[in-house]
Amino acid sequence: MSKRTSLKDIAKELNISVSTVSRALRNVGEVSEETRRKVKELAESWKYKPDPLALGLLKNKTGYIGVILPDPVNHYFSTVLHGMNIVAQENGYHLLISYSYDQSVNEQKAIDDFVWARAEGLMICPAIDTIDIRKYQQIGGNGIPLVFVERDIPEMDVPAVITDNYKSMQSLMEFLIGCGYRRIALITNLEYYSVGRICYQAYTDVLKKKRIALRKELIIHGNMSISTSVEAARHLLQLTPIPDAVVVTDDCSAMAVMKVFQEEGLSVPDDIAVTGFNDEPFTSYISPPLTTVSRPGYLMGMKAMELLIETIKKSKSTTDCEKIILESDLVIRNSTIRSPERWTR
Amino acid sequence: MSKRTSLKDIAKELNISVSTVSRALRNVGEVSEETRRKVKELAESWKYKPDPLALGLLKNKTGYIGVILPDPVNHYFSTVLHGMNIVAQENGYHLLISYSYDQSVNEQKAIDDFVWARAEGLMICPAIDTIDIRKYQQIGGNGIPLVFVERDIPEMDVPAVITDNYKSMQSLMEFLIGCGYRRIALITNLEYYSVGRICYQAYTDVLKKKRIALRKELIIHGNMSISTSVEAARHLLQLTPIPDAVVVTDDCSAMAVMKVFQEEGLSVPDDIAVTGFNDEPFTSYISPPLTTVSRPGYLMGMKAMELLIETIKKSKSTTDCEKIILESDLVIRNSTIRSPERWTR
DNA sequence: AACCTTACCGCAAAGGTTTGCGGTAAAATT
DNA sequence: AATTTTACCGCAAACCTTTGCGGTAAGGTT
Repeated sequence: MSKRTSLKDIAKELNISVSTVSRALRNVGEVSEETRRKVKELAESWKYKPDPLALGLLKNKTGYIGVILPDPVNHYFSTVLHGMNIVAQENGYHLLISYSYDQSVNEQKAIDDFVWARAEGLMICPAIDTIDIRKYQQIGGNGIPLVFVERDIPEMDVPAVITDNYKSMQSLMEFLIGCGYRRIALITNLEYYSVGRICYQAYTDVLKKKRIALRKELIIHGNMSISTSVEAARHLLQLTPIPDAVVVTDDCSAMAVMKVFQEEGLSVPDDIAVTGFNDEPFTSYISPPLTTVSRPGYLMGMKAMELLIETIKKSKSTTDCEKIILESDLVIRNSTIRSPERWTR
Repeated sequence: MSKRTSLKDIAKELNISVSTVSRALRNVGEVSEETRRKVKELAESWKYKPDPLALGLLKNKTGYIGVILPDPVNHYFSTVLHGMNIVAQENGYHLLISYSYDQSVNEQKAIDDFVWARAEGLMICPAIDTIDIRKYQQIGGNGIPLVFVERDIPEMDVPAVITDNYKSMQSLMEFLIGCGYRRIALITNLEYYSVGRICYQAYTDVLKKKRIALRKELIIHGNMSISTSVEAARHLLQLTPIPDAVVVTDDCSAMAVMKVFQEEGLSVPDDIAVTGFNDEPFTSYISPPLTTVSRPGYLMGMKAMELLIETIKKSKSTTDCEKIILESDLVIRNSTIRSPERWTR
């Protein structure tokens, strides 16, 4: 049960004052060479390190960055966290982590706790059901830098790092239409702060541009869990005619949807095409390989953390309010490549 | 930039001492009803909350639990983290997280930092290359409870929550042999603190028991990355005859291995069977669905956190040293179910 | 001999909380 | 009227560090 050694311990041992020890160790103030040497030697051998709590109290700095993500069990968010962790570690910060499980109430609690614990910065992916936006302002009010990641709230003056989901979805839709697909269904999360919301926008915009009628029955809102997506897929099969393509804004759900179709005896993509979102590792391994949108989660986490730490360091909360938009790529695989002769059916 | 309100602020406003305010708020000591009421009202309206840093300094408690995992981008570890988070949250603890990336040096750094930051407990999945075990003892030396998760170090007197990997691997091997497979290859991580090490043990033990010769060329060590596993798979195809089954101790790698075989024109499982480990969600969706071992990551995280918090609360570091072993299940799917007539080939 | 530099070093406050102990007034007792 | 009790409350230390300011010697200057 080795007690931690404090300045006081060293001071007592050397019969000098605490302040002298402090100055000696930090090479500031006027301390004789003799004393400085002795202090440093003793500190070394006793493995003195300043107490982070005392330092935090004094300087109002803790070295902690609070991270709030919607879900721990999500490959994409994991890559984001990975990127954040690498950069934080490089800069000597530690990560306090909390998960909102996409519920605003949890997020609010985490924010309060982190602010109160003097986190030096907050990195948040807003919960999908967020309606009260003031909580984010309150953070700024406490002088704590905040960065949004993955989900932005445009009307807020907060830096954010996101991907160009609108553009990606646009490309995807144009690609599908270019292939010849016309009855394109959409399974997505329509809640406001969600990838799905933006995808929905792009979906309708492209259809309009291409003069394809928007059919409500082809749009299904879901929370992107496997079970609800399976249900959605079954629902789509009730329609006559069934869709010729289904865009799902999540890889896992897309995988499950595809399986429903296959179990019903349909061929993907010859009877019905399917696409996903995120390009998770398995997508190229399932059968058929999934057409999806590859997004740079790792890079996003890094960029966001760099932005946050930069803001912390210049500590001006300068409200530059950079909104960094990273590019994502359409990855075309066999789940949408229909053999030409099958178009005649 | 709203300043946080302290006891001093309330005391000054009410013209009483700080200690009285403190006592009034905590319902201890002797304070007149009148004063207590006024203090509480003001504290309420000024939203007073005790400062965690000051409290930490005083009580040597921070409400933080340090978690060190090998890898953020791993579905299984994510489910473990999820379990830990749920229980920690319920008990009012916050999670400080760090990733070793399976390198002991990172782990050591994280341990030092967390201990120094007065984390109240540590939850560690030891880095795979751990050789110096003293670092864990040092934690106990500082009076901080420690729990191992997912990977145990049996010779250490530290509580641990793990799964019965030996038994699972035993079942898997016996199942395969029962099916008729005889040239069973193994792609695994043979480093000491790894699932793979234990699987290797079970592998050899079962072969011995079943009087099947152990062939060195069928055992390939790898770090369970997709690229090295692909390489391993290619290597296995050089052998004559090729194995009739390949056990891979990771689902992602198994998926990649399977793809190599299929691209080489082999049928899984008719030409060669493949199995994985962990039962990640995609395993039932790939083609053929993967036989694998389902492990309760979420439960493991919960149990481990419960154990840790319990130890913290009784604060005796009683060295009960419980080693909790959770059961896992063999999940048999088509990647090992060979049609009877194919056994004749 | 009286004064000023110089070179060190310590005090105390600040950051915020808890807590043992001592103190003071009013009320109760003898 | 003198003493004890009761009911409150404040001081100061403790946890640990930094830092402005004041203080004390020794040595040098006039």
